[in-house]
Amino acid sequence: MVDESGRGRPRSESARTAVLHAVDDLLVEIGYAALTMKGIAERAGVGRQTVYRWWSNKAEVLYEASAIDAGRELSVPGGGDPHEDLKTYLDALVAFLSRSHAGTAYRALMGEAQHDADVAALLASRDILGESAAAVVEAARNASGTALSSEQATALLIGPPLFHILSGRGADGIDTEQLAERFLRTLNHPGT
Amino acid sequence: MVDESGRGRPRSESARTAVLHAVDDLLVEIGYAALTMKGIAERAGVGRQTVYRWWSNKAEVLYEASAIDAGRELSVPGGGDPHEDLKTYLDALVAFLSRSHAGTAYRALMGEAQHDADVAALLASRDILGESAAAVVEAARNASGTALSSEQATALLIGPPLFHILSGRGADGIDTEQLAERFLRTLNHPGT
Amino acid sequence: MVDESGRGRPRSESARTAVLHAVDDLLVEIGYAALTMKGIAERAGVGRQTVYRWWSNKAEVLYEASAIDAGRELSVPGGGDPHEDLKTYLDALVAFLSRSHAGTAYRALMGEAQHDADVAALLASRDILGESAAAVVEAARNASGTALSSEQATALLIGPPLFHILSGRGADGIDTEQLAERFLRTLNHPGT
Amino acid sequence: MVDESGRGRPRSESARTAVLHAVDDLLVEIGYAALTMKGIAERAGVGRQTVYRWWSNKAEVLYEASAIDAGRELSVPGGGDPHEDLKTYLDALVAFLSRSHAGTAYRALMGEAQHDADVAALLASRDILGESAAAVVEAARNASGTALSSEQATALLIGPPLFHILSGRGADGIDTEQLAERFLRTLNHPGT
DNA sequence: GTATAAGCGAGACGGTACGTCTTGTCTTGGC
DNA sequence: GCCAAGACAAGACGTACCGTCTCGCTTATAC
Repeated sequence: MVDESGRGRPRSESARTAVLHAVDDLLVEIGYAALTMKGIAERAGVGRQTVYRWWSNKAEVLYEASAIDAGRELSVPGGGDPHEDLKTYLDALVAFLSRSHAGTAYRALMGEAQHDADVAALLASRDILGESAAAVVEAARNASGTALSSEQATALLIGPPLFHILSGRGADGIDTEQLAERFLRTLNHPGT
Repeated sequence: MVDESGRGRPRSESARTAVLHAVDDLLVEIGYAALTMKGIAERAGVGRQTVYRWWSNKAEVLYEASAIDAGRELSVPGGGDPHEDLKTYLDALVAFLSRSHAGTAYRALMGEAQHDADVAALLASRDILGESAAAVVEAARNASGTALSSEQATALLIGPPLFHILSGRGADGIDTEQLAERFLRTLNHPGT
Repeated sequence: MVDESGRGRPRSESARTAVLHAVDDLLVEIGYAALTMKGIAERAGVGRQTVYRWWSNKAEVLYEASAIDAGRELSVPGGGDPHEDLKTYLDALVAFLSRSHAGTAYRALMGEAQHDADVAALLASRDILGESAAAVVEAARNASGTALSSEQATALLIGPPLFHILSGRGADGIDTEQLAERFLRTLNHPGT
Repeated sequence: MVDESGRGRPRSESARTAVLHAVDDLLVEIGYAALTMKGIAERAGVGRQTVYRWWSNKAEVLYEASAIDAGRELSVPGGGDPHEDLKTYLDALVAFLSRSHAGTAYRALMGEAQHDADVAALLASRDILGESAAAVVEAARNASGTALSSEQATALLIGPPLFHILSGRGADGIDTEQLAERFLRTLNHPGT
């Protein structure tokens, strides 16, 4: 996609990883609000132009820096008992959203997306939350024969704990055991 | 804190309303991202210090400017058929979050709250979404005798459509009729 | 000219002098080529905007910082013997152009003016060299009854030593005694 | 210095001339101030390193690009009537300094030399102006038997019109006829 | 009625991030 | 080993906004 001709100095992989690591570090040390492109470049020991050459804004570089972590933290084995797998997934989701650094970045990006179309498009390009839930949701849907679409089921599963956390209530009041059980019962009910 | 002695020139109510109106107008015209304290003051024909005197940051003035609208848009009559009232409320909620100016402001504030403790405290000071749902949620809880707490029930009601909208899917795919029905069935089910 | 209305915070005189002193200091310490608006602002302990608010470019601030010195260094008493006064003036001129800090600045500005219309206009707004020579030139013209205009006479006086210095030959080879004498003889000659 | 061993690819003459032509063109099109090494290389269709390999800075390449033109424009036949030859030379000098592209480049370089020792050394390496005047000046000196050195005479001839042009007065007010006459009379006068 | 106090609009202040630009160097593959 | 291409680190550019400050003016209560 980049440098199709093969001519010119190739992209420096070390610069790329230095930037991503700098973002990770700074996110922990000073937080999202204090992140600046200038600060990232300086911390990475990289020219500012090099950052702008490969990422067009703070959101893009932050997204790339945390997407891998996010995927890893949200992936659960699956394939076992549906109820158990659901609870495991919800625990991972709650931990990610409320305690993980990658989750902090993701919440900030989701916030930014509410008033920045570029960030919204970036997040829409890959539905990290939806993807992470896909396996357990599909297993539950198949086992129940529900009429709910994947999207409806995903919203039903993720929505309640997400609202809880986004509205500042923290993760303590969330009972993933109950959430999993209610989710399954709603799916199993013939009328929906 | 403010003029306890009664001496000195009193606060100018016209300046206050001019600021709030300027915020409303600018939010529509240029959007949240382009809002600046400088721009607000200039649009209101007010000194910048006057804005800072009464609101400590952009979030506070925006919150005050949209809270009244938010409350009005989210208040539904209630007292009728529970299912019907729930659907009416959900329609109002979806319209607020996805189409209203006040809702745009609220989403932006909720986003900011994810990485700004001051904004988080501001939103926590009054749970606009939760309050708005309280009447219909309580009516449904009382009618069903559910074991779910008010908070759990509220998250169950608001979470799914909120996730849908916040993740950039828009409001079109939301079936408030089904959401209301599923919500009631979950409450009525003895096991939860 | 500035702040005609009298409203708003008045210009800070201390900031203005801090900038001019910073320019003076930096010119000596790091030289003209290394002067930057950023560096001036930092050295003066002043915001960069403050510099840009009152001077539109490096040339303007440098001009203001050195014009006073230039005028002082080039002013000679006059009123005595024409030949003596001319030599005194030429000595001052040569010292200014070849050794003084203000003269270094002036040569740099004159150089910049050759390819920057703004700087050219700035220098044209006040002909520092011409002005400084005016008194001695007029005295000589009046005493001789020459047909040469002020401008022609000024060029005749200043041109040769200026060429010498600008072309990098330094000041050592300049005999101001002879220059003064030749200048007077050219003026006194009836044919010119 | 350059490729003494004869090994490796020889210097590309076409690259060299492409650079010099690019400088000539850009000087006319965008002016000296906007000239950049990057722009020169791109215009010449040449790698930037190739420019740096043969010229160490903007001044050097500009000097080489305009020196030939400068020499040509300033060379006058000579050998005729001294007064006539002087006037011809002064006309060429004034045209060069005030209207020629090469002259524009030369004025810019002379300006740069005032605060850049490298450029000063470059210009000092070959005294283009002095050389150009040498023939007519020597002819006049020999004919007059003046006591003035070549350098003094050259400064006397070139200085006044140079000051006129460098100080932004343009070429219109210069009377080369009179300048030539005065120059000759000063040389002929026994006392100098 | 006059002193005192505080709010007001305006706008300059020091500070700092923005995204772009140019510099001179380095690193590819191709000639 | 030169060449075109183009990425690299560095750092200045001029602009924008931040939150504070300093003016003269206005509008109140308190003496």
